[in-house]
Amino acid sequence: MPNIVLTFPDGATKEFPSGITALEVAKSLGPRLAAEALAAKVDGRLVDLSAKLEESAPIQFITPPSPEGLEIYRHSSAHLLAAAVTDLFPDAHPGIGPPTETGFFYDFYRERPFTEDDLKKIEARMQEIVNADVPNERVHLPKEEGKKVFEQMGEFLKCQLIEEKAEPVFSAYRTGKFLDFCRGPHIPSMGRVKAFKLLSVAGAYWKGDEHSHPMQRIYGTAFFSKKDLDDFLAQIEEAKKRDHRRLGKELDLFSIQDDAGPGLIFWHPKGGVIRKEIEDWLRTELLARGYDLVFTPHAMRLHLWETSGHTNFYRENMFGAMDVENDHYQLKPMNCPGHILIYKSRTRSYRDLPLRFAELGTVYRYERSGVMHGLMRVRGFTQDDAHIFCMPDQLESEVQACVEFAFLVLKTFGFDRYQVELSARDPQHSEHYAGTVEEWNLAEGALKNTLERMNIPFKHMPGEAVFYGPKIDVKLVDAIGRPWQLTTVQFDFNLPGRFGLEYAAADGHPHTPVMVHRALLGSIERFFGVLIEHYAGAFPVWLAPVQAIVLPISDKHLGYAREVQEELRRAGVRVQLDDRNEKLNARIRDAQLQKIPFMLVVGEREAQAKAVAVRRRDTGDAGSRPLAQFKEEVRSLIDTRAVKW
RNA sequence: GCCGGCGUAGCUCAGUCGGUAGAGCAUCGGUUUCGUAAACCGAGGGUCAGCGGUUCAAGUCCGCUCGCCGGCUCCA
Repeated sequence: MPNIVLTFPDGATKEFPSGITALEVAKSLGPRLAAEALAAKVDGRLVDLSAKLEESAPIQFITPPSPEGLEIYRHSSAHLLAAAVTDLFPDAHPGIGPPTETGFFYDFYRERPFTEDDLKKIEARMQEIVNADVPNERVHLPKEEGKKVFEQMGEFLKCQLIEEKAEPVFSAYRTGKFLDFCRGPHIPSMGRVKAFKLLSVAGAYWKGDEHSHPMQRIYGTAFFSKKDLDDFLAQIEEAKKRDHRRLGKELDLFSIQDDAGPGLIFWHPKGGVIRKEIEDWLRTELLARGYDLVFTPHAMRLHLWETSGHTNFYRENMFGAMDVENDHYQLKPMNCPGHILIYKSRTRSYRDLPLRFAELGTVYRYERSGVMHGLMRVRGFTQDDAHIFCMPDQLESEVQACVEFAFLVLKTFGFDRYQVELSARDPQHSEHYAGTVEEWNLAEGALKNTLERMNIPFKHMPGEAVFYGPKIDVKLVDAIGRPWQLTTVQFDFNLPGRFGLEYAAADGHPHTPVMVHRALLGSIERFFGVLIEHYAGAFPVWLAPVQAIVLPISDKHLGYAREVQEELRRAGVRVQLDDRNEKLNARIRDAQLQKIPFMLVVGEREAQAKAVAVRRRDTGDAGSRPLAQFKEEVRSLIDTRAVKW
């Protein structure tokens, strides 16, 4: 039998007899590697340890700390789940079961739903399979014959998958009695699964199609060690504590009221202050960047939305039209048509361009009842919207300015986790898109060039563009790891044409301008939600609804306490006085729970020295200092919009 | 919209087998005047989400509606 040569990641090479398994190779390198390895990567392909190696190739072993290893491990954990479920519930038919960012799930078709109790039983059965170290065996089946095997087992969903996806000879994995149509690879045996937990049951649709079978999805997670699992579970608990819906109530920032309707936000005074600070900052920056501030009506004639194409392309997201004097009016789901009407209100010259119309525009969109989520997904929200009307050769610099602006937003509000995506058209289906190929090439090129020139890593998302143009999206990642889209910069090849927009060019002829639609914060509501979770309610001083609170030791010191409050108030600090008949400790506790940045304890000593004893919400007692000095300190934190101090 | 869970005082929650409503915090009144995370005493507060049904009797059982939560689908 001929020998093969395997090349290891460090460049070393070694000869082995052809047909040796990856596991045997691992063993030859060391028992520890053999015990730890989960799979192997041969010639760039992930394979099982049981794979027979018959050709010379580079080889690498996948071991626990690696992300690839974790993915395989969790995929196998999903099989572990399915093996337990099919064992306990013969009426449950497995669908698909992939690993996810944070764990895995498996979808089952079953008449009766799974209960919390069922989850416990399933977990126990999973543990038994782990304890028995049941092997994961890869088998190869010819398509028709293999399909029959699954048919005999009654697994009609698997048959459907095989029909659609299987190669002429496909692979399947056997774990005890459970057989799954699966590409693999998998860990050699279930004894390798060290720490797992089932988290929840939820509804899903077969293949994500809401007209298809309803499925029951069991979510779980798996880690290489008990400690990692415990850390993850603790992190979920932590995330719950900073859930903006909970903090919104605790800190009295906003509410959603049954009497008013779902998805409609009431900004309470404390949330209102934060919104005002955000908006003030934003307007200052907009003006500094050559934007004009405009305001447009909330409801406009329906025919306007017919012209814009919204009644065709956006109908399912719009509230129903209202009847007004034999006409129909539409609550606006977007601000663009309004801005376009301002553009159209007079003739425009190339000398006017670019025109940048910005509006904190409140829009209303119909969202299906199950999708609302606190501030993150609502039916009425305010976009920090703007439409830039420009000439084609101004595109790149305008886009760059938008992206720079977006990054200033991130920096100003202290965000560090984000993802940038460039959504382009699907070149296979140019019929799905408005505009010419030249326009698209120009626009996509402008977006791509801008990101590259700015050295911003981004994900290319072909086919994700909207029908009227490509876009750049910036997503922020919240406390529970969910990404939320905020910034969007998109081209629009549709509306300028539909509305017949023109400008007089240098050649004296009318030309159609290019339109850029952009929102940086996206929606003020969603942005606020992300902000709350990001800071867990402990806002930077410039945003904190109450920046300092004066706590007199007893009411003998009320007079001085009022002086302190008055002086700080005159300096523009949002300062409260807690003169309640409560012990100092109790008032400190309440101030801490309200996450007020500074507590100013004043008693005899402070009154004598015109001082305040400062307690910071994060590090506690910070000692006494002259009131004038403290005033300077807070002022500077506010003026510099310090995120950390 | 779909699947599942849930809805009791302003908030967080208890309420057994169907027998007529309870705690802590908050609020209000009083006492206490206090040096860095909860003083003490007392009082008020409920259409048990809404509507209908079963029953001698419903917070509890059944149906419908509304809303919330976890997902799916769709999105800023």
